[in-house]
Amino acid sequence: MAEPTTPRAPEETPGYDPSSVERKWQDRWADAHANTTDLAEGDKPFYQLMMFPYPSAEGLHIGNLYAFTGNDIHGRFQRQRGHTVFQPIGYDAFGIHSENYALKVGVHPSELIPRNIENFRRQLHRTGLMVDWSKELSTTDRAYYKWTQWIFLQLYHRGLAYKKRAAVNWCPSCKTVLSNEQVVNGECERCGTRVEQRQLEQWFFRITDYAARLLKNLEGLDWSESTRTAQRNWIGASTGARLSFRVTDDGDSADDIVVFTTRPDTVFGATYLVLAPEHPLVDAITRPEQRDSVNAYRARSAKQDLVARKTSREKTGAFTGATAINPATGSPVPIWIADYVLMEYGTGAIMAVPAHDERDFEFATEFKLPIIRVVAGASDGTDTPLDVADATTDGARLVNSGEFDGLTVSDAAPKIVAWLAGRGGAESVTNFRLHDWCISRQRYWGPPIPIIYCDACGTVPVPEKDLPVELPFVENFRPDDSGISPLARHAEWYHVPCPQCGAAARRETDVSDTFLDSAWYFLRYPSADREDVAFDRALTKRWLPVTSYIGGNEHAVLHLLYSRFVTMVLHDAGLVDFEEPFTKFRAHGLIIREGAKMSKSRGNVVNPDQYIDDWGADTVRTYLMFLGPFEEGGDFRDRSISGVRRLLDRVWSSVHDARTMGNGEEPVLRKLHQTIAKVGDDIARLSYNTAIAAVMEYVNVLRAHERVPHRSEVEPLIQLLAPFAPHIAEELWETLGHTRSVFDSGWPVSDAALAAENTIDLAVQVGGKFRGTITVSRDVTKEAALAAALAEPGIARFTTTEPKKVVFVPGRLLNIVM
RNA sequence: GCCCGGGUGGCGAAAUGGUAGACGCGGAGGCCUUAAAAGCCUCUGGCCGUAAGGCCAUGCGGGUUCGAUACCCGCCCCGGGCACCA
Repeated sequence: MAEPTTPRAPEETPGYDPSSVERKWQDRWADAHANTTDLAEGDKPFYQLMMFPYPSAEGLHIGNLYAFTGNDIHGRFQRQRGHTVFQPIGYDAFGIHSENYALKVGVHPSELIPRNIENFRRQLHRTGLMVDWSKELSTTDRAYYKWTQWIFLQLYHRGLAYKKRAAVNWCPSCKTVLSNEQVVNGECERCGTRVEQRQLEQWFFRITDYAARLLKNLEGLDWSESTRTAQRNWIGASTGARLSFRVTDDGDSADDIVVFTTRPDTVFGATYLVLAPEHPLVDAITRPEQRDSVNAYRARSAKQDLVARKTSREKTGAFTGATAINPATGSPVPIWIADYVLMEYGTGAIMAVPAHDERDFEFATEFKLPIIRVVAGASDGTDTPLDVADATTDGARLVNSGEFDGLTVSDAAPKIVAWLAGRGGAESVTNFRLHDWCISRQRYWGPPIPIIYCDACGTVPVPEKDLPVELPFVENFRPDDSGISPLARHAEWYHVPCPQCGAAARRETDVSDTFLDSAWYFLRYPSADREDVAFDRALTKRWLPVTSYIGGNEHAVLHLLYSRFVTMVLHDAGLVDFEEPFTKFRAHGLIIREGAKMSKSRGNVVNPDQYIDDWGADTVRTYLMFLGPFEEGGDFRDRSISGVRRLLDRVWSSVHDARTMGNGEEPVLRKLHQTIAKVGDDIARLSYNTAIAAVMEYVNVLRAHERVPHRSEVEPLIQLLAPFAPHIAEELWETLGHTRSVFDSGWPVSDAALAAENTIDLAVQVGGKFRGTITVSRDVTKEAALAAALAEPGIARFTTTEPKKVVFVPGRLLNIVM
C-alpha cells in the first residue's frame, strides 16, 4: 500500500509563512483587479450577497468574519464552477448606532464614519474576501442616499407613504421614535431603556397593504425555515370575522361597535363587549354617571408604560354605562373598557366570550359578568364555567346557540357569519399583527425625508431633480426632548422656497429609518458607480434577484421583511420585474467562545486582527468554518485552531514534496475522487465543516507514513482547498507552475469509475445485532453474501437455526433473521 | 402559553432508516533528537474479561421496523422567536 518511506530534506522545503503569502496575494489581487466582475460579460451570472456591516469603531467582529467567510467560500466555489460571480460589499453607516457613538466620543459622525470604514476596509482586505471593490458603497454617500430619498418618493407617489399623528414608541435615552421591531420586551433594542408612549406626527409606509402578499410569497421562497417562520409569526395572520354590535342609546347618535373575533361561532356566548381605553367611541358612548370612573381609568392606562401593561395579567377595567345588542341573541350586553384589549390590533374592540376564552373568563370573574357556555365537547354536556380546550376541539359542538345547536365549531363559523351579515352586519376577514412601518426618526444622522411643507400647497414632495436633499453639517447634533429633529435648528437649510408656488416653506426635519437604507442596497450594488439612476434596468435584469444571500437571523423580521416590501412596491411601479429580492437565503449560526456568549463585559471577545496575526487569515477562515455546522454556529476554542493550521502545513509540504513523475496510486486516487465529490456536494449545501473534514481525510491518506505524493494527487487538492484558504491555494498553484489564478482553473471533476471501491466491507447482522463484517466484491449477490457470512465462524456461531428471513441491502449490510 | 432549532465520548462534532462516534482538539504510549520543540506512528465511549469476546450506550418513557441518533406518541432540559393579538 504505502511505498517505502523516502526521507526528505526539510531545508529544501520552504516553510509555510502565512503572513508573507497572504500579503503577496492580497496585493496581487488588488493590482490585477482580480475580483472585479465584468457585469456585462459571462453567461452564468451569480450574485452572492453578504449582509453589509455597520462600520463600528471597534472594527470587524468575529461574527462578521464568520458570515463573510461563509459567503466568500460559496462565492469562490461558484466561480470555480464556472459562474460569473458578483460579490460586493458596502457599509450600513447611517443610523442611531453611529450617531450615539459619535455623541459619546465627541467626534462628528461625518468624521468618525470614514475613519471606521477605512479600518473595516483594511480588515476586509486582510481576510482575503473575493470582493468586487469597484462597487463598494456606503449608505452615507451622497450618491447613495440621493436614491434612498428617491425610493421614499416612489412610495409617496404610490400613496404608500403617509403622515399621521400616532402613539409611538419613544426612547427617552436615544430621544427618538422606535419602530415596533426595535422595541424588545418594552425596551429600546439599542440601549435597553424603557420605552414610553408619545403622540407625534410621523411618516409611515403602508406595509400592511402588502401583508397578505408578503405572507403568501413566503411559501415559494428557498429560505431557511427558521427565517420564514419568524416572518410568518411577525406578519401574524388570523382568520376570523368582523361583527357589528348596535349600541343601545336614548337618542339616535348610536354607532355600531365593530369587533374582530377569530371565533364567530361563539357569538351566542358573548356576554359583554370590551373596548381599548383609547378607542375613539369611548367618549361618545360613556354615560354621564360613569364618566368620572371611565376617565380615571383611561388616564391611568395612558400613563402606564408598555412593560407594566404587557407583563401584568391582572384584569382591570371600567364600565361605560352603555350597552349594545348581541346580534345573535338580541339581548343587551354591557360595554366595558379594559387595557387587555389593544387599540393597535384588530378593531380595538372585542366581544367577550368568557366561557371559552381565558382572558374574558378572568375579567368576567373579576367583575361578576355572566358566563354562558356555547360549545360542548363530544364527551360531555356539562356546564362547567370555562372550557377553553373544548372550544377548540374538532368534535366540539355548539350548544345554547339557537338554530346552530349541534353544529361543529368549524361548520358553524361560516354559517353564523353569513346569518349575521343580514342582521347586525358581519364579514369574514383576515387580520394581521403587522403594523405600518414608521420611518420617521427625530435624529440627525440619516437621509432627510424629502418633503417640504408650504402654507399654500400643503405637503409637497421634493422634485426628483432636486435630490438629494443634502444632510447639512450641523455642529451640535445632539437630540433633545422636544421630539423635533436637530435639523430644525439649521435655519438656512430648514427654510426653503416651495417647489410648487415658490413661497416661503419649510423642510421636513426628520430623517428616515436606517432600515430604509438597507432595504434596497442589493439593488444599488451593480449600479453603484452610476450617477444618473438608482439602478440600471439592464444590469438589474441581468443580476437580480440575488442568487444567494447568507446572513444573520437577527434580521429575519426587520431588514429581510422591509427589503421584500420595497422590492414589491418597485415591482408594482414597473421599475423591477421581480417581486422577491432574494431567491435563496440561508441564516448562519452564531459563534460563541469557549461555551459562553461573547460580550465586551465578559471580556471574551475574539479580536480577528490578533488571530490573523498569529495564525494567518487562511487558518482563521478555515477554522471558523470547521467549528461546527455553518447554519448552527460554533464554539470558538483557542486550543482547537492548531488542527486546521496543521492541515495547511501538511498541504504545503505535500505540494512542495510532490514528485512530478508517475500518475499517482490507485488507492490514493480513489480517495481523491471520492473527496472531490463530497467536498463539492458539501460546499453547495453550506456543510463546510464536513467538507473540511473530507479534505483532512484525504491528506491523511496522501501523507500516510510520510508518503511522498504525486503531482496529480496534490493538484486537485489545491482546488478543493481554495475556497476556504484562498491565499495558500494561489501560492501553491503558482508553485506547481500555473500562471493563472486557481480560481479561474475550474473545479475538479470526480471520476465515478475511479472513485468506486472494488471490494467492500459488508456489515453482517444476526437478528438486527451487528456481528461482524465480510469483505466481498462491490456487486455481490444476496446469496453469495449469505454464503460468505455463514462461512465466517464469528458469525455462524450466532446462526443456530435456519434463517427465517434474510435482509440484504446492496453495498450496506446483510441481516440474517433467525 | 404558542412557534422554530437543539440535546450523541473528556471537548467541538459526524452519520439518504443500515457497522454510532468520521474529522479535529485534548490525553496515553512509542519513533526521531544529546535534549526539547516540531514532525511521524499506535491507542483513546463505558463496564466485564489475561485474551478471544461479550454486555451497555445517541436527554427520559413507550411504539413502529429485520434494523431507530434519525420515523410516530407522551415527557424533560437548553437556545432563539412571538406573546393579554381576541
